[in-house]
Amino acid sequence: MDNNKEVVSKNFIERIIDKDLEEGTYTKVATRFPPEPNGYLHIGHAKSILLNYGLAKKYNGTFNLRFDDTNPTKEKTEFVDSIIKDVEWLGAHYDGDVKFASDYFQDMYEAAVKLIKKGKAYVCDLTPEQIKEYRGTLTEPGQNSPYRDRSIEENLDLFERMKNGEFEDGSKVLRAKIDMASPNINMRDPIIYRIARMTHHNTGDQWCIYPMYDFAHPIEDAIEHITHSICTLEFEDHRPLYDWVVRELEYPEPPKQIEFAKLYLTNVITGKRYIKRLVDQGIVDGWDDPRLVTIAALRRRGFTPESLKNFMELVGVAKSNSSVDYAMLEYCIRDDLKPKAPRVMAVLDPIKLVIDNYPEDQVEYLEAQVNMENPELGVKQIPFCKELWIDRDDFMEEPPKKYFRLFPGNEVRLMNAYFVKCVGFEKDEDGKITVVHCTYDPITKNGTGFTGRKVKGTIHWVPIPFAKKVTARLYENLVDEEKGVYNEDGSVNLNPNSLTVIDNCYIEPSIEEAKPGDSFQFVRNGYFCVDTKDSTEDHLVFNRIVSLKSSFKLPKK
RNA sequence: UGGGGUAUAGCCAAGUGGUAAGGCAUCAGACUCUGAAUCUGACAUUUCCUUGGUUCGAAUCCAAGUACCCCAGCCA
Repeated sequence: MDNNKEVVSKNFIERIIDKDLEEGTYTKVATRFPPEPNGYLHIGHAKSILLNYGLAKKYNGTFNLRFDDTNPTKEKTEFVDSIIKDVEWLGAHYDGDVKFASDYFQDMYEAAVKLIKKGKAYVCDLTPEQIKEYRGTLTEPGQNSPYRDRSIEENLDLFERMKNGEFEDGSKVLRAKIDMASPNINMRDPIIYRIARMTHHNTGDQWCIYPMYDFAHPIEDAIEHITHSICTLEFEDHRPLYDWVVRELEYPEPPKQIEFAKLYLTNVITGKRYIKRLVDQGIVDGWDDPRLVTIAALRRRGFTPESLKNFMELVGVAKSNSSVDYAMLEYCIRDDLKPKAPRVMAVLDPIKLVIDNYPEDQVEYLEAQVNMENPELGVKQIPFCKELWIDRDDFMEEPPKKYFRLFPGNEVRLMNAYFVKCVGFEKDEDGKITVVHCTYDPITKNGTGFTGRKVKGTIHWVPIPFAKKVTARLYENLVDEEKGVYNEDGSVNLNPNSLTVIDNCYIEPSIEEAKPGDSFQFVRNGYFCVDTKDSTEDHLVFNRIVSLKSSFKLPKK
């Protein structure tokens, strides 16, 4: 199918891998996705997951899912579960079991002992405030800790007693002995172990000392024989420390860290703390509110894993901070759903259309394709009768130029049915259109091959007696596009129209068997997904995933 | 002169000394039983952040600048 797919140029990471393979630095590729289980995953994580998984797949390598759970104060099993679910939903198949950094605590402890024995680590008694002072500033070097030159024996003893719980939380730390004058602050004798009496979600109360990220992460990678440890840009400064750890610990074939730019989307709130705030303040309806870009929300809204995968490929991987236009994501989901989603007629803002010359009690069933672009989806029968719902904007009393739809005297096609000609309309006392009257021409029936004349417009409709009433939710940007995403104080500029709920939406009866999670294209209105949370057996709630593009704009008055 | 990064179109992004890929968006036209989709075309050439330099030739190399991002958690 895709055999004429163009050759996509390689990204910089693939180039690095090619070189490593060619030079024999590594003989295979092993990647991993290492989230801390402290929250829900969002679209930015999806980039990392798909990148790491994609590279493993491309190079016939392996891909691990590993929880970086070295700080029990923030981590919860709840998040472990949701992360596993999201990774699997994205279709990133991890090799072997789910891994936990906490499963390696013993190895890390032994690694720390090894550093002490090499004279490369020491126990420091400075208080947090003192450590900060001794660290210096961005422009001034730090000073050596007075505990820096303790003997190896003393360090060994102290560290063991730290492990045994003989000291208060925070009273001592283990530090790597590197260089307090380094221009890179991460190298100024970084803390590698701290004391914290916390119950860990995985290891319980087995440990009261926990390794720090900078020490733990390279060890985790090395233990799992990861080759390319891919992380985001803000860790570039940590790379020298990463390399120091794997070097001092003398791992054969040590992993290497590679950094790439995070994904940002225009007019979208990424960033856990902002999302958390919206959830906590009840501004959104939970972590999976369809206006959010958490993976749970995207799934609920109706995005498909394929669309996200394709999106990430289009976006690419590079090292410059950038913000991708949300329109690109919309394009991807439309493109994916185009052949998959059944196309149904739906009326979001109904007005009545009466076909004056159609027999009062007659009902006929018209055959229509489920998806015109994909015959494999088959055909359906749609009932047709005298009274129909049509969309309010498909009729105008006084049409502007180039308006192709219904107006007095104009003929249009009712999709899948007949040509109808507008012969009149009714208004209420406010001047609002209530009913449009038409006549139909029987010889123009769908499927008869009628070519006698053509019409410019085709409108969609729903038979009133058979229409299924549902709720449709339309989403706009959560943030105010004009004002930008964030205020100076860090608050979010919310768009008050981010959610519109339409309760009297009518759909053709062919959606009878629709189940939560199913997606449809509502003709001319966009792609909708049956909500998995709020739909009930006798009432469906649809989330609009994305609207269709429209090149027709009513002239402004 | 703290260190580390990044600058190519409205937005992403290739390009690694041989004369600026591709996608999204936008605009025009064709077609159309969705004003969608599809198709065709347009869209960086006093041009690749700026200014100098090297070269037959520079987005690519050199020099000096400029702008933006990240770093001083016992977070990851």
